[in-house]
Amino acid sequence: MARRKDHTPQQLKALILSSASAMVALHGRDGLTARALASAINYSPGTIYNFYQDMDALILDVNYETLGHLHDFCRLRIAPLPPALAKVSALAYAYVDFAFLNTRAWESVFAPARRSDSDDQSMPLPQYYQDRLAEIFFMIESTLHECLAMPVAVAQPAARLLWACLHGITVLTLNGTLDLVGVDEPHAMIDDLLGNYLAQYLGGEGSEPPGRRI
Amino acid sequence: MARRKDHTPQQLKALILSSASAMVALHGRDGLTARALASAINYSPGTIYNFYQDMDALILDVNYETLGHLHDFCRLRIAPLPPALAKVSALAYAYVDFAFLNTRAWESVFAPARRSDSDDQSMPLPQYYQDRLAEIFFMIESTLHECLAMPVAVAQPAARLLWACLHGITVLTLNGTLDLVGVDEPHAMIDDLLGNYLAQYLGGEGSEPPGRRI
DNA sequence: TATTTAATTGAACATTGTTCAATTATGTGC
DNA sequence: GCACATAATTGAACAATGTTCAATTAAATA
Repeated sequence: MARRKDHTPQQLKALILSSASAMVALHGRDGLTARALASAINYSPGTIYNFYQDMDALILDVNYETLGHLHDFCRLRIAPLPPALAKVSALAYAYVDFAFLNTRAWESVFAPARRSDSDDQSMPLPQYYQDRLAEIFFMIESTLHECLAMPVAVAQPAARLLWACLHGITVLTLNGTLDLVGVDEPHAMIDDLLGNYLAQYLGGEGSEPPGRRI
Repeated sequence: MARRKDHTPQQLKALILSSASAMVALHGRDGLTARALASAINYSPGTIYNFYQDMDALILDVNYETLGHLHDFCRLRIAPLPPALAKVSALAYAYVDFAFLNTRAWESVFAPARRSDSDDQSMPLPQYYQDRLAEIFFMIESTLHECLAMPVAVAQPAARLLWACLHGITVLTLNGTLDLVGVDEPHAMIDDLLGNYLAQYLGGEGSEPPGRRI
C-alpha cells in the first residue's frame, strides 16, 4: 500500500506525534518503541522513519510538546492572580503539580539526554527547543519582576536559582528519595523556600515579623 | 573452562563491579553492556549472571558505590572545617563538585529509575541502598544542626529542602539548561541560596546588614 | 488505460539483555 | 596417578530493540 489516502502527510505526522506522546505519557520513554507505535497507528515501523530521522528525534518532539503543556499549565494557573508573592507561589506549585500529573512525560523531558551522535559527543538541542526552555525561564523571571518588583539584574539570577530549586524539589519528591528521609509535601517545601529566600522582598501583604515561616 | 583459578568468586565479583563502575564512569549507564563488560574482564556474558540477577542489579551496585564516594567526598571536604556557615557552603560545594567530577556516574544514580518488574510497577530500592541515601541526608542535617544551631525539628525539613535545591542546581547546571538562559556558576547559586535562605540563622561571623548578598 | 510517481511495507541486519545445555577445569577418592 | 564428581564457565540461541532499503502498490498523470 502506498500513498493511501487515510491521512495526508501532515495528518500522519500529527498522528505519529500524538500517539507517541500518549505512549510516553502512559508508559514512559521506554514504553515508546518503533514497532509498538507503528502497530498503534496501523502503519509499519518504516513509515515512522519517513517523518523522523530516528526515534530520538521523535522523542525530542514529544518532549517539546510536553514543555509546551508545562508552560501553558503554569500560565493558566497564574494568569488571573494579582501581582504578589502568592502569584510566585502559584507558579511554583503549578510547576510541581504538572510534574505530578504528567510524571512519565516530565521524566522523559528531564532525563539525562540520550541524544548522542554515535560517538560520545551529545548533540546540542535544536534552537526551537532551546527557545521553549527559555520561555519557561522567562515566565519565572517576569513573575519575579512583576510580583516582587525585582530589578531585572536581580530577577534573572533569582529566577535561575528558583527554577533549579523547584526542579530539585520536583525530582527528589517524584522519585521518592525524600520519602526515605521523612516525607515532605512539595508545596510546603516551596512555602519554606519562598518565605525565607524571598523574605527581604516581601513588603506589605501581611508580612510576619522576622523568623522562620512554616 | 570452568573453575579457573584466575579469580576467587569474591575477586571475580569485585572485578565485575569495578569494571562496571569504570565503564559507567567513562561512558555512562548506556555504555555498560553485558558483552562489553564480559570482554573487558575476559569472561563471557553468562558469567556476569552468576553474580548478578540482571544488569539492573549490577547497575544498582555501581550506583551504590557512587553514593558511597559522594558521601566520602563530602565528608572529607567538611571534616576539618569549624562549625560555621562556611561549613554548610563547603558541603554544598562538595555535592556539586562531585557531580561535575563524576558526571556519568552521578547521572546514573539519579536517572529516573528503570528498575521495573516487567510490569509497570517499579521495585522498591533494597534497604542497604536506602540507608546509603539516608546517610547523605543525615550528613546535611547534622551539618545544619552543628553549624547553625538548628533544632532537629527545624534542621530536618531544612536539610530536605537544601538537598533538593542543591540537587536541582546540579541537574540544571550539568545538563546545560541554565546555560541557555544566561549561565550561572553553581557555587554562586549556592552562595545566593544559603546567604538568603539561611539569613536568619547567621549570627556573628561578620554578618552584613540585611539585604541581598551576592 | 497505461505509465509514472512516491508512499508504504516488511524482511533483514546489528545490537541489546538473558537463558541454559554443553563443556571443561578443578577437587576428591581410590 | 587415574577416574570420577563437582561446579564454574561458556557461547550458541532467543526475544526485543532501532534502523535500513529494495520491493510493492496505491494514487496521480498522461
